[in-house]
Amino acid sequence: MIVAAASTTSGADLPAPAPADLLAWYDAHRRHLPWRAAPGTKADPYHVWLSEIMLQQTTVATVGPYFQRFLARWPTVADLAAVELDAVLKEWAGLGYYARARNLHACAKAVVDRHGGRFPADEAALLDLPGIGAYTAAAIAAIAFDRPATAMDGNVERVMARIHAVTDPLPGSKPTLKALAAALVPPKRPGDYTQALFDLGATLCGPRAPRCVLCPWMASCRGRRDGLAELLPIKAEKAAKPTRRGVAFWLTNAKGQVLLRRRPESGLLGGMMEVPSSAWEPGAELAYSRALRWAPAAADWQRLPGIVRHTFTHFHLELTVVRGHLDDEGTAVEGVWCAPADFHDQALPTVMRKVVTWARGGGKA
DNA sequence: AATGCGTGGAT
DNA sequence: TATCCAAGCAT
Repeated sequence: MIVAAASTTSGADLPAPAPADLLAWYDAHRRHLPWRAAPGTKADPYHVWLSEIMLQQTTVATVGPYFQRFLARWPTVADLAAVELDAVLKEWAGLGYYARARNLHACAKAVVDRHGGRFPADEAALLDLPGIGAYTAAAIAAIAFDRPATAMDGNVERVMARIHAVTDPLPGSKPTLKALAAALVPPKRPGDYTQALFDLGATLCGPRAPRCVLCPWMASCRGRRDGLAELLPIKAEKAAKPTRRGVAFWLTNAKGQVLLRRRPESGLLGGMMEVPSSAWEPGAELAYSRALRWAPAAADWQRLPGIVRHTFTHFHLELTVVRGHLDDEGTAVEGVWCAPADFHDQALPTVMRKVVTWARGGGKA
C-alpha cells in the first residue's frame, strides 16, 4: 500500500526499522504478564482472548486481578459460556465498559455453539464474534496463533507515528499508521513481534518522555531525528465534558434491606444494578418537588448533605442522595431488596458503590 | 464517521 | 484540581 508522502517529514533517509532488532530487544526485556505464555510455549487462545477483551482501554495493572479471578472461576471458554450473564457482570463490576462483559459472555457462547469450543485462528472468523473488533481479531490471530496480522492499538499507533514522523492528527491518520505498521509485520514470530510493539509502547515509547536512548529502533526513528518524538502522535481536540445531575433514592425497609434495581440491558451501565435514581440530565439540580416524581415509593424522603461526583467518558455526574424508609418489607416496590452485607456480591458499577458508601455514611465518605 | 461507553492512576 | 491516558467496540 502506498502511503501519502506528505504526511511524513522528508530528509536524509534513515535505515528502515528492522523487526529483528525489536524481537532481539523483546527477547532480552520481555515482561511477564499473567496471560502471556512462557517463552517458546504456545499461548492458550482463551487466555489471550480474555485478556485482550479486558485490556481494551484498560491498564495492565487494573486487569491483572480480574483476569486471575475469571480464570480461576471459569478455566475454559465452555465454563464461561455455561453460566448466567449476571454472574459475569458481578465478576466484571468495577472494570468498566460493561458492554464488554455482555459481549464476552455472548462470544463465549458463540465459540461453543459455532466453533465447538475452540477459538478460530482466522482473523475474519474472529472478527465475526461479539466484542471482537479489528484490533482484537488481529491481536488474537497474531498472539494466540502466530499469524502475521496487524494489531493496531494505541501503542502501535504511537510507535508508528514517531518512527515515521507522521504529523497528521489522529484519528484521521489511522489508515496511514495501519499501512505503515502492516508493512513491518514479519513472517517469522509475528506473535512475539506484536507483543514486542506493545512492550515498546508501554515501557520506552510511552505518551510522555520517551526513553529513546534505550530504544532498539532509535537509529530508524524519524520522529526522534526531527525532535518530534514526544509531540507525536498529534491528536484532534476533544469536546469538553458537560455535567449532568440527578437524584439517587436510598430506600430501606423494615428488614434493613436496601432497594436496588437492574438498569436497562443496553446503554450506559447496561444490565448493571443501581440505587434507583432519577434521569441524569444536563442543567441545574432538580428542585426537590420535581425530583420526587422519580422516587420508587412514597416515603418521608430526606436529603443527605453533600453530593456524589463521578466522571464518565463523556460527562461529569453529580448525584444528590435522598434517604427514605418503609415500615413494611416493601414487597410491592419494584426492584430487589438487598442487605448491605451482600452489596459486595452485586453487579454494582463504581459510581453506584460511591452512592452506597455515601448513603451508609449518612453523607460522609 | 462521529458518538457513546467506565474506571483508576499518573502528572 | 483538571486533564490525559490505557492491548477499542458497536452503532
